[in-house]
Amino acid sequence: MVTIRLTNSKSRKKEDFAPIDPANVRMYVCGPTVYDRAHLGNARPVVVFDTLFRLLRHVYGAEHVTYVRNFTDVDDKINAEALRRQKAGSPGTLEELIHGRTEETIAWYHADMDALGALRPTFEPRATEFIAQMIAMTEGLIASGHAYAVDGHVLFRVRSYKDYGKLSGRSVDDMIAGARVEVAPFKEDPMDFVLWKPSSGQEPGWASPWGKGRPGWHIECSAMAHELLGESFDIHGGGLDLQFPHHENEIAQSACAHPHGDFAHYWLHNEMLQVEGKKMSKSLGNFFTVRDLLDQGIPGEVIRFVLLMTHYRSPMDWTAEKARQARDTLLGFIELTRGVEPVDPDPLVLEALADDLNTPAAIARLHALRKANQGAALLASARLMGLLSFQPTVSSLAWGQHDEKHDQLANEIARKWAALRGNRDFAAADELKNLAAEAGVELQATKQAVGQGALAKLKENFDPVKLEALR
RNA sequence: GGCGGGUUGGCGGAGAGGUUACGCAGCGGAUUGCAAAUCCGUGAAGACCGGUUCGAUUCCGGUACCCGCCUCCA
Repeated sequence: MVTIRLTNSKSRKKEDFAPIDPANVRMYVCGPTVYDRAHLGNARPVVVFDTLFRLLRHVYGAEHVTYVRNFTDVDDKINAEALRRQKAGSPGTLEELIHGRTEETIAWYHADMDALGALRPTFEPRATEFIAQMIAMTEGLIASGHAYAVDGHVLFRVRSYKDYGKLSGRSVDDMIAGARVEVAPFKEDPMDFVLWKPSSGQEPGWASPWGKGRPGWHIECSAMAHELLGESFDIHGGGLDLQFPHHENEIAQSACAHPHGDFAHYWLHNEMLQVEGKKMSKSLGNFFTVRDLLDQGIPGEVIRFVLLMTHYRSPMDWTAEKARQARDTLLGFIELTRGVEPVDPDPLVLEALADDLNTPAAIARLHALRKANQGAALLASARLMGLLSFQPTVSSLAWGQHDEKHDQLANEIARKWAALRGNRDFAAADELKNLAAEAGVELQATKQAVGQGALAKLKENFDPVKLEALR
């Protein structure tokens, strides 16, 4: 069996991966807060951990891997959006508007991540479905002296957990020294964080021993991970920005609530994403969602490929040039693998992925397979990485709008063009070629018999009406 | 201020203490009605300064610059 090696943030070292139970490998990844469309930065961990999920399924068997990714559907931003809608005149109670907003966002999220070729996790729990477990866990933490209730708030006593700060390499004293922590008057210690907080007025809330309120963000993940994966599980993933405080707090809560378990054995963090060399932000005007890119005609597969071109632990930059390169590369792969039946993935691709998910090295190997004309191995290897799962019937550049009818039409024109060239009627051939170009179809001569000596490529912006007219 | 990460050829981007990364672009050639595509070949790197070593881009120290987190943004 292949040995997977992963860089564990806990030890800051690359370690051999040894699951607690090879018959049930368990992974938890922090999912989105569902208040709006997922932006490109959200897509990176999704694609990274999807690739890991696929690798684990390949190595341990698809039915022996459990992957949990939550939806945080309790949040101020969701409430704010619902309130905004109510003020704008939307019908329904605030609660209904909140529910509507989260349902809508989850549907968007699924559609967008599906487009990136990400498999659905085994479980996608919603925070609101596990409130009882969060309350129970919070009660337990109070009983064991790790938390305290004040004025409807429950706070975790950070000083009660000696290893606090270990994951992110911070000491509590250092943090307080340079801190800009706002100290609420009811806190015993500035570092203490909220497990439960009161809900005021219309805000969504649940009955609890401390009055109507809602859970703190960190306890959500701890409770859901415990409920679905147990006291100890294998991998916990997320973006590097979550390492502190979110993951640190998760560890503290879970370790104190379940002293016999040891929570996650391997912590994985993906680096952040930039756009054209700068942090993606609304103020810089370089903020965009996955849906924006899909709507521009960039296939989800191309977005996925770009994300995999950089190792997950390096910061990565999204550029239009990379998208162009990724598209051209994938087209080359598609041409070689069309009509081919996949065999086993290439051992060197597997080896690269097993080496701390070295996707750039895996892609380099994909290039080598293409060069060696190993279409079957290329297809299988690409699919292991979540690529080439769908194949256009012609070398269509228009992944998004591609359809059978226009592919057929493009092929027909290619044959016509090949026939004219065969008759050495170059004036007519050139004219057809120019007309085709205007319709958004690029005609190319080929040596192979594909399209009988010619290949038609549908561009992203092809014009169906003009194409039809070429018949 | 505290903590962490990074700096590789024109661009993107890996691994390895000594042997070709790879891709894109460039250049040369083959092929071609013209193109495109394809194929073959090819130049090009390791922020800076020291140290360890027979030998460092790879290890250690320092400097500069960049980035992230410390604020419920992945």
